[in-house]
Amino acid sequence: MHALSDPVRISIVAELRKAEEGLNCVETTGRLKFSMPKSTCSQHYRILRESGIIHSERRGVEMTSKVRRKELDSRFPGLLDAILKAWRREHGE
Amino acid sequence: MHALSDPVRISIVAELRKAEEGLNCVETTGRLKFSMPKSTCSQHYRILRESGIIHSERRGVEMTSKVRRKELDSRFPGLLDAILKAWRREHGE
DNA sequence: TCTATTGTTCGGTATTTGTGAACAATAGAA
DNA sequence: TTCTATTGTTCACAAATACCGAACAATAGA
Repeated sequence: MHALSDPVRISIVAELRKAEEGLNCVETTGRLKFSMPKSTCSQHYRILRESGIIHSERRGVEMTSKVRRKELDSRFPGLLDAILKAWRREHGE
Repeated sequence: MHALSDPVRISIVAELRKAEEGLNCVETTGRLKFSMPKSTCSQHYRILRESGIIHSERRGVEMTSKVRRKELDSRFPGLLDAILKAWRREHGE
């Protein structure tokens, strides 16, 4: 819950869900409306990773991350969808 | 989201949902597994109130609070239920 | 080996949160 | 009324957390 409560992190998760093949930090930063240094981006990814929301995998020089949809849905059915739905309702799109 | 991400506040909301007639700070503190000073409790209630999750009303010397179920469900359908369900799954009961 | 690119770690700073003490508000008894 | 007990809020400071730049690590390609 703490991991998903931060506005930056929920934005990241929303972008990751739209990208089938996953995203890395630089790509993510480019798609968000606000910018942030890469160290901050790295921290947010670490929190998302350690809380089990995303899975990251090294591909050459970059780290590609994806949302762990199956694991999340089986453990907390409907939770991520409800949160993302609420977030979209507040933040347009 | 921020209001509901704190473990103390989600516990308070869970207790409020169980109590039909609402609860005040002192009663709430007594029902939770951990204790906290009343100033802290007051702050958490304020955050829940300002984020629109609860409604508080003075009854004599005490402030009785209730979850705004209808308003929340119409604005964010299923959100509170999903979050509370996930919380219970993690924190027993 | 050298360079470019991506991401992590570390340390200091800034922001946020928790807490005790003082204060405000109300009710009831003296 | 005045005094006391109870509940909750506000304020200021301490503690915890988050942000960010700089240095470092890892990988790929020239």
